Amino acid sequence: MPAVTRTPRSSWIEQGLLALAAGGPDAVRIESLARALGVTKGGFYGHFPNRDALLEAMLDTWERESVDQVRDRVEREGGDARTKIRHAGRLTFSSDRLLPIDLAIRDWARRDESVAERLRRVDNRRMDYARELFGTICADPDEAEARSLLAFCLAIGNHFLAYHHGSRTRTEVFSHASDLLLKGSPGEGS
Amino acid sequence: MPAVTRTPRSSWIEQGLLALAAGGPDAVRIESLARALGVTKGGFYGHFPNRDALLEAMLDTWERESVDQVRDRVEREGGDARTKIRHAGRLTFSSDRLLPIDLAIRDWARRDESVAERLRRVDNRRMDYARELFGTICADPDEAEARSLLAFCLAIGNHFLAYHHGSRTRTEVFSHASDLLLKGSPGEGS
DNA sequence: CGTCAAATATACGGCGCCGTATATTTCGTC
DNA sequence: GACGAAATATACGGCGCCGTATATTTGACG
Repeated sequence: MPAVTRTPRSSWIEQGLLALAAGGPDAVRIESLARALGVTKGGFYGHFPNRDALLEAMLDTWERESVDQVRDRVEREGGDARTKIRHAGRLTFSSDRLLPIDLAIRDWARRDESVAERLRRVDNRRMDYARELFGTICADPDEAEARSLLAFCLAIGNHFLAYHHGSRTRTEVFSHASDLLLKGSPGEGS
Repeated sequence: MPAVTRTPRSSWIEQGLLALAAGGPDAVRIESLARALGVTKGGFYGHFPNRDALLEAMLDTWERESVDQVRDRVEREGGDARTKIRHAGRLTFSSDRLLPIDLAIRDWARRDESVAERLRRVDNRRMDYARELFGTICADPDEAEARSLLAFCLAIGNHFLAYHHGSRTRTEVFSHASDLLLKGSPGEGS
């Protein structure tokens, strides 16, 4: 009985995430997504009651991708704690897809409590994992917690900084900083 | 000859910065600022040719406040390198006024190259200062650079994270992390 | 191959904003 | 206290967006 769905729900969500990554939540405009998809907004209201529903669905998608999928992939590849930390960090914060979305949501969360709550959920789940891994590197649990915070801040803050490092590259300094965080506690050797 | 200026340029800039801090650059709307100021937009176009000019002026103000004024105050108060680092960090990233503006501009810079250039200038000037101070704490210049990066990421990233630390407070963990960064190099003692 | 409902397009009214053009108020000056 | 210029208000046309109402296309099914 139906005419095949030419622009399914998922296309709107996907295009919405692209717009979010590129221009923040204010850039997620139904008519502008429609133009990008080469259709009119006619079909949109068949999939979503309104713009807010799209934003919710976008956050659902992001949450699933950026926690469950990352964790699955890291565990499937295996390795020791250091390897897993680096791997999870790379999947989450070096991905051309996830990273810009993550950063946009992080800023968005500062202004919207419901987004903040989701971000809290996501970050908590990520940190439970990171804490567990750092616990195997560093005996003092307080220091493990501090290192986890530093690692997370480094992964994120890194993308919000603009300064130059003189003769060094950002990558070099970043890598040196990661080493500092991942080495054994003072006195334990590396 | 003139009728006294009731809503000077600076009021528009100030209100603009408030809007920026609260809602990002897209929230800086001339008519909405006018409402907040209890006037109409009539006078706006006497001070600025258009909205972009206001945004530029806002960035000028921010740049002056967040580098020159902070540096002046830190140097005037004095103290050793650790004290100065903590003081500058507090002035810049614990200020109810500067912090939200800083964070908003940081996100904005990811999408607007001219804003990014300003941010680069500001961050470079801040980091020249931080690098110099970390240089007195830590002998290896590569490690000083890495610690500076970590400190900066911690100061900023801290405000973009949402997760909980179990029994500890964020402040405790933050403070522990700062201590890790500010202690002497391994082998030098604390 | 016509039917019918789902998917999409089109058309509409409303709102908030931009920037301009034009009135009106305000206050130093004479 | 009337004048004139600066500051501000008011009024306007235009644009892009939202959400709804209505037409049109599409394709699985009988």
